[in-house]
Amino acid sequence: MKNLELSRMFDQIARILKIKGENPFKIRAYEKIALVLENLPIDIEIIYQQGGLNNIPGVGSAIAQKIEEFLTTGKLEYYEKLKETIPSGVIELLDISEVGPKTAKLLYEELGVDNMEKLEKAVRQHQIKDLPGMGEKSETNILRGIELYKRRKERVLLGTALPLAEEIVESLHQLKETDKISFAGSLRRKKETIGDIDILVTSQKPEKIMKTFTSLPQVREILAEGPTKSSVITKDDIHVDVRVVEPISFGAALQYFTGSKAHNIKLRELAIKRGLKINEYGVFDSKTEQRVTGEEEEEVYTILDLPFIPPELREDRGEIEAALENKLPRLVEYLQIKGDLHCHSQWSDGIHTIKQMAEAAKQKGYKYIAITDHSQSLKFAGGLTEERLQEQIEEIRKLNRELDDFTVLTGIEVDIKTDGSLDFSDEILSKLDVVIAAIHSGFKQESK
DNA sequence: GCCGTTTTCGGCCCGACTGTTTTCAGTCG
Ligand SMILES: Nc1nc2c(ncn2[C@H]2C[C@H](O)[C@@H](COP(=O)(O)OP(=O)(O)OP(=O)(O)O)O2)c(=O)[nH]1
Ligand SMILES: [Mg+2]
Ligand SMILES: [Mg+2]
Repeated sequence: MKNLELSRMFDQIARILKIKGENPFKIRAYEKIALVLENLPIDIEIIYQQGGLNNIPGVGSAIAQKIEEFLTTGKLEYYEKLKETIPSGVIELLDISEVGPKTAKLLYEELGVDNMEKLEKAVRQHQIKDLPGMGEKSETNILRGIELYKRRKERVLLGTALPLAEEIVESLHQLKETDKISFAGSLRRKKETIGDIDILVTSQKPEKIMKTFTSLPQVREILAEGPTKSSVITKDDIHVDVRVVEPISFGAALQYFTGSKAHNIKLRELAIKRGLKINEYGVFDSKTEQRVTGEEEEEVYTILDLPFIPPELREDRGEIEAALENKLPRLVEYLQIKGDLHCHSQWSDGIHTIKQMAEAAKQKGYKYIAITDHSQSLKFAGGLTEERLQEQIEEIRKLNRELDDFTVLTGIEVDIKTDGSLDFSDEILSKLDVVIAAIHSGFKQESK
């Protein structure tokens, strides 16, 4: 699957064009397609083979051609040429916070700085503070930026960030000056990984909220602190952004801060066409500048004649177009989940009895579960022998007679052995309701 | 470079914080 490779390439193209001072809208187009490809749930190669490239939002004829060239030749001539024009180390300077394309270009052209080590040296030798637009503060900021870069984290899993996010929300929630508080950004959109923690607060006393936020014990470094927006780095190197607005702007601010960026841009463009202007403070009439709405998030969509778009869909992957036609997909909700077809019990490496599992599942509103313990090859996980499996089937039969309005299905997670065969014969497997086949060893075998 | 229920050309989101600036550019959300 080449999605990520293509995504990275388009992102690099965007970064090079930025340093070269190219048309910002062209750059945005490359940034956008990089993001789309990073998050595309389908193999781009398959989309290409089915002739569907142009159906991807953000793909036009130029980018479609580039994707095709890369998929068929393994290279992109345009990118290869572009790369020649700027040393890769200069592009990497953009990863330092507070260093953008203008600064990177300046440093490269004036001082020949083409990697981070050279930059650090130049700063320490006080070479940069006399460059135009630079000063004393620039020195300490760049050094801090390099330090932060060295400690930087990749995106973290939603579940990893959640406890910290909840802690911070809890701390701010306790303030009497806090009116409403909500997760925002990718955290609220429930992306699998998040780049930072975004939190929205409404209050009439923003200074108090900000002071508390930036003085939290979890905070290691304050990146910026203003009356409506502050950013910090926590002791475990997670970036946290807090925005505070007045209660009357809660809806508009939540819409803005939930994003995604691409979703916001498309929504705001739609608003412009309808004679409206959207920002984080509300929706305004373009002509009169009068505020039209913005206290509730849903109103921002309603005023555009759109149904409410759930945060999980706000990635500009076609959801606004779908909303315009009232064809938004219905998201699966917890209450709609009726069963679980992969459960382990005490019989192998699980920690509860089958009966306990069934009762817990019933409690959750499920109608069925399948018990799929490990098979005999997985000795360390208490894998079931043929005899044990037979006993388990009997036990499940008995249990089902006791249970009301709930079914336990028989099953196995049968091991795929290193020679490719299964741990049980087809005859045994055919007795079961559910069979999961899984590889547990031999991961380093040749692909032949 | 993308896109179109006003457009196939000419638009393209909008604002906060910082530092160096003498009025705003750069960077970021
Ligand atoms: N209108 C507008 N909103 C933006 C822009 N950049 C960011 N936002 C809004 C939407 C984002 O979801 C929200 C938070 O910004 P982040 O940089 O934290 O992005 P997000 O949380 O979506 O992704 P992340 O996982 O942090 O990389 O701020 C922008 O350029 N324009
Ligand atoms: Mg974020
Ligand atoms: Mg953020």
